[in-house]
Amino acid sequence: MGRNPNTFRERLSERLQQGGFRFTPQREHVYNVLLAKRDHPTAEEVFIRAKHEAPGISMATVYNCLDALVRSGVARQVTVDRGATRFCPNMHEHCHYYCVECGRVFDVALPEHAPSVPRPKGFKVDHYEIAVHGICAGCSARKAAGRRPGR
Amino acid sequence: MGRNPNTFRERLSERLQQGGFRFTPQREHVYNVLLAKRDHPTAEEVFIRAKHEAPGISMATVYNCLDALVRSGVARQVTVDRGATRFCPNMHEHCHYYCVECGRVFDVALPEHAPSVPRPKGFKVDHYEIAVHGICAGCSARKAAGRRPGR
DNA sequence: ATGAGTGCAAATGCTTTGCATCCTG
DNA sequence: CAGGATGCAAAGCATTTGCACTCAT
Repeated sequence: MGRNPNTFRERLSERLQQGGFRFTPQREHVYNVLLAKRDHPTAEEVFIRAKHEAPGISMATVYNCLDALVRSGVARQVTVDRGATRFCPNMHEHCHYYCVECGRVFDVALPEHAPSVPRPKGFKVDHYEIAVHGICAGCSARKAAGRRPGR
Repeated sequence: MGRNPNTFRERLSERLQQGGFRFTPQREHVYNVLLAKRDHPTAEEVFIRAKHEAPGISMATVYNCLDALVRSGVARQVTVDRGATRFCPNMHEHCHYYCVECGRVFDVALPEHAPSVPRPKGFKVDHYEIAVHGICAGCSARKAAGRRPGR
């Protein structure tokens, strides 16, 4: 936190270039939207938030930017269910806990010496995603109290 | 293999009823399609195969049947990418290896004493899915030989 | 006989695409 | 200043829904 903004921009610019993409204000802005609130927004949610600062941005551009960020290795796609794809700027090894009650997604770091996934002979692993479905603490409590689900 | 067909049907019928669903010829047939070729077909692929034996079946019914089978605990949904959902009748604990080159999905059993996923306090885990992306042995070989991807 | 299940077609939702214009490298 | 990026609108899949009819219980 409190990192020098210039260094920050340069780092993103560098990653984009390494991925074969140009550095544009839209891409920077979409990335900042992701970082601002790490709640795994969908493309549409990113679009809505991005419009606050960049009213002219379009949905197509948001998709384009998110794709560039993912391909540049600074964000991940999260597919926990059949709904819209969510995005996550957390590049550390972690898995996603999806609450089927409220729809929220939580990051959970994998244990330090986690044995990771099996590596079958011949299969070249690029990356993997662990999605855990269930009911979060808040929703369990709400259900026990007979209240309606939040959100 | 070679299980008594009557016992087999009864077992499916029982599972459906436990899930609150009725036993119908379409559901039985869709289930048999899944079992026949365990290649993780999409709903559309199931539809095409199902039509061979049941020409009158509709896409909506295939979706309905697959949903009933999943909810009854005899099949799983597999979401490895943004494309169509795939279905899998293998209910043993395993993860999915997705080849981004040929699109095939392989089941890999989890090691016997795998420590499973973290169970954060308060989160009630229902089920989880591990999707590994990479390039399968066949495609690696093909690429090394400079040939075009199969399938 | 009652309501779940089926089949058809139309609708919905998420994402991609075509194209003219703009701007980064 | 050339080719990638943007913005708009239209198109493209995968999946869902509404409705009349059929069938399992």
